[in-house]
Amino acid sequence: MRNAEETRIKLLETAMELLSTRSYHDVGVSDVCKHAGVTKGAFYHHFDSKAELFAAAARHHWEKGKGELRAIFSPEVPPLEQLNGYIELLTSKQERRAAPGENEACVCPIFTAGGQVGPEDAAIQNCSRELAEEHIKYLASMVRGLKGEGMLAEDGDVTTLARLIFQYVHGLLTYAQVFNDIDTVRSDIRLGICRILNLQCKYRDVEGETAA
Amino acid sequence: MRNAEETRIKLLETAMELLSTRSYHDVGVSDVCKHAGVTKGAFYHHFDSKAELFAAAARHHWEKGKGELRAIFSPEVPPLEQLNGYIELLTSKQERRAAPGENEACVCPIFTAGGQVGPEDAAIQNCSRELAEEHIKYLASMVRGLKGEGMLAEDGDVTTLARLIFQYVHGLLTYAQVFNDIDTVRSDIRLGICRILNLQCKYRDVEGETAA
DNA sequence: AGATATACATACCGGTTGGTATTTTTCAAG
DNA sequence: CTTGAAAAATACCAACCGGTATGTATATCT
Repeated sequence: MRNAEETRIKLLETAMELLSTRSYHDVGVSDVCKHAGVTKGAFYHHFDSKAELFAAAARHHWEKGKGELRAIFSPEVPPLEQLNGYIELLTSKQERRAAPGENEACVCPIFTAGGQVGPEDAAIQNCSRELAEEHIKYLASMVRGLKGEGMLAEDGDVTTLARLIFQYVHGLLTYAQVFNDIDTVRSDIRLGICRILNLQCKYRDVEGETAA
Repeated sequence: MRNAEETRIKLLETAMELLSTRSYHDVGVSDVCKHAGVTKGAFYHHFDSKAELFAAAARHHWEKGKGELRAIFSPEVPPLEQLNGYIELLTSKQERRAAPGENEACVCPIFTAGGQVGPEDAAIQNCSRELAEEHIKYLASMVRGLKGEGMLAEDGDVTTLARLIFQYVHGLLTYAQVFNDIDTVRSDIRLGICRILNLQCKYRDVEGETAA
């Protein structure tokens, strides 16, 4: 009866790990169990169903990453730095996942799963929506900051812009996954976001990367 | 032994139909057969595997829609009208699919499937890539036209911009699917594309829709 | 008309998958 | 220690799904 919470978390994190490189349907409960070093009995002791597992896993993953997001989008951080931090976060996450044999690029597993299941798996879809909305709120605060500093060359509704960015980023990641091309993310992400924002050109370059 | 080609096409089109509202894994061969009014034996007479069916279905769907695309992106059509035509095409396709009970929004089934299968289903992924590239070429010609007419407020590589648009559109459609919200497509698509292009504001409004 | 290839139908197989029933182990309270 | 409940292991099932084997009707060619 080792730490129950530990096994639960192990299952949650294994689920997300597998989901980041395969599709929702391709990740079986048995897979998760095997990789987590747990048997099916233990699994169904902790979760009622596969859908419940992944919904919980998505929330867990989100909560775990929230610290990073909060740090990046903290009001203390200047808006431009927030943008750079966000871009850096996304690209580095891509690289971290890169598994040689498998797909190198990966999308945001949470949101993707929402698009991979039908309306029957309401638990998954609701979770996707919920977390997407929260994600957009963070982006909106950044956009508001940029707008406040007069860095945007063109006016626009803050929430709308945040939503557009979210949409774009997700499309980009899917593109990268299909083409199994992680470099596209690196090269397109900043450009795409800056253009959607219509960030003034003078602010677009990264200053802190001259050493790279 | 009724018309073989007819049955084949029926299978192809049924496959795409089902794929537009459910995920690749959720659409079984038996499903396709049932909806097409054909038995499994007939199915496997025409196709070697499920993957082959969907790859062929995607190509068929693409070729069928190519006429529309060609008309929209014809060199005779002024660039701005091309843009409007493209947007109109996408939104109208969304509405056409809208099934009451099921998901109302749908994404481009071809490309989505590429993201729903792992690298093992190479046939599907290759097809996704191929058609995406072709799609981007059409967009690129439009971007080139807009650029040539000096309608873009900011310079940028034509192919890159086309790719960004493709990425964005796909992200938007996925978003709409997850939220089952077709209105977002209507409201965001023009804005998103125009911002990515940085189309000059004076060209952004639609002229032909004052009557609406 | 006979031979043959095409088009389709029926029935079924082998493997996988989500899920369950049951037993065993662990641990902590009494 | 005993006991009792939580935690985890074993074994298993029913359903499903892609795919196959085999049989049959229809058209075409000679």
